[in-house]
Amino acid sequence: MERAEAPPDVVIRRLPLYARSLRYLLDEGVHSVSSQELGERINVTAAQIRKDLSYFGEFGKQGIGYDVEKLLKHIEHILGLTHHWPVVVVGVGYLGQAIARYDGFQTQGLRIVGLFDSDPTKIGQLVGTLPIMDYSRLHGVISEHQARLAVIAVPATHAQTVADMLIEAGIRAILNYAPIVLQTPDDVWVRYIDPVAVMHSLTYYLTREQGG
Amino acid sequence: MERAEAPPDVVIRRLPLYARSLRYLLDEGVHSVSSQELGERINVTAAQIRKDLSYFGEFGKQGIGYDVEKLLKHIEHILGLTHHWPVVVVGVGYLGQAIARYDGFQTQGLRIVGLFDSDPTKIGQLVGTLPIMDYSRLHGVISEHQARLAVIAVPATHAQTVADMLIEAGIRAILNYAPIVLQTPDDVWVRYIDPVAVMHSLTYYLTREQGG
DNA sequence: GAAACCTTGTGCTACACTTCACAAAATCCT
DNA sequence: AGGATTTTGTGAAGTGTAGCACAAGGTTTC
Repeated sequence: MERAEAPPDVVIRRLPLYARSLRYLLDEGVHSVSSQELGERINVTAAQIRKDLSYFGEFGKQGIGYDVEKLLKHIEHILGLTHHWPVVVVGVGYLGQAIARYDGFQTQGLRIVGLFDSDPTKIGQLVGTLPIMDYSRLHGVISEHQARLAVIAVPATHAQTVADMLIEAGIRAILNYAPIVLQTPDDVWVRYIDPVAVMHSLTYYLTREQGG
Repeated sequence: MERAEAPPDVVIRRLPLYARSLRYLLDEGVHSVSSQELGERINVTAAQIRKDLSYFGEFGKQGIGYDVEKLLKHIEHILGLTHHWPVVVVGVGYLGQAIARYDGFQTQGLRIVGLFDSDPTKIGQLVGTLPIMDYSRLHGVISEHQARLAVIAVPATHAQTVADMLIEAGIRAILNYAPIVLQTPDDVWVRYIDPVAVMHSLTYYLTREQGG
């Protein structure tokens, strides 16, 4: 076993995909799965799945494969999904609303505990059951719920300021939808979702396919 | 120069970030930038930027750096952003609407030419200036506009069916927001945006920070 | 105009990740 | 019961990516 070395980040990013696929299998009533079968569903090689899992232990049976439910439980435990994580969302435009209303967030171990916006006309409005709040309440809500996770869905011009506030208030990991790279301390995790950048990487390949 | 080898995909994915940063610099009135300065803005090493660009040519001046406007033009040309790309969006829930209304899409070389949904009660409704259409019109709109790019924002249960229809209709690159891995032919590009998976990779690290 | 300075482009090295391939262990089949 | 079959976990090999470090070429300064 390789427990001595910390698993690389690429491995950590794949674990949620494994977990999701296992959930689908469970819903389908499948009880056992091989790395081969699992891999075909998510376009990952069997060897990679086995190697990834080997960072955390031995979960399979030779000749058989993996017990779907058990492996799922293991991965969820590894990811810390044994309890719900409080999350605050800053920026309640169309995107922020889509996030706040998305079921997948609420049902997969993430509980949105606060919605914030700088627009005074929005304050107090309800999105589902949650009211939109003023930035002045950020610190209070974050410490009350001990939230460490935040989503930024404000315009690029405000994202850095918002990030600074969040970190000041105790946030330690940020999912940033704003099209800008945030400057943050080393002990804060930041991930980006940037659909336009993704689309632009696709236009690169499409350009070449057509003989451009 | 290394033009003989095709640039790796990681490099292609970074190009849009360089482009965006250069646009911001241009807005700020900066005319010249070194790989060092550019790198600090987007948390990439100077060497990596230079190496990435070297796949496509020599755009800088020794002792000086890069002309912001020229380099931006070059990168946009490489990415194929010299014209607007028609895009269809399938699934007009909260997320699809957020995408359709997002300015960044329309202003950065992407033009949404069709919105589609399976819900009969939505058909005909306008999102901005675009009407929501029935799937029966997918093929027509895609060939009329020669669209090759699509965004999938439907529930996971329908995503594969939608992908099949899109590919059948001529789509060659898909940005998929549905939490499922799509099975597609080798000549179709698929990229994923999966906020829940990203959040789950973050909970992994947060779990460990607290001495878990 | 020459010395000091700056920054690119790139060969080379180092590191990281993926895949291969096989012993070990479990089941299936007759 | 034992041989055939399946599939895991993992060292070792292979591949791909990032960073170093420096020659080359340009600018600034006096």
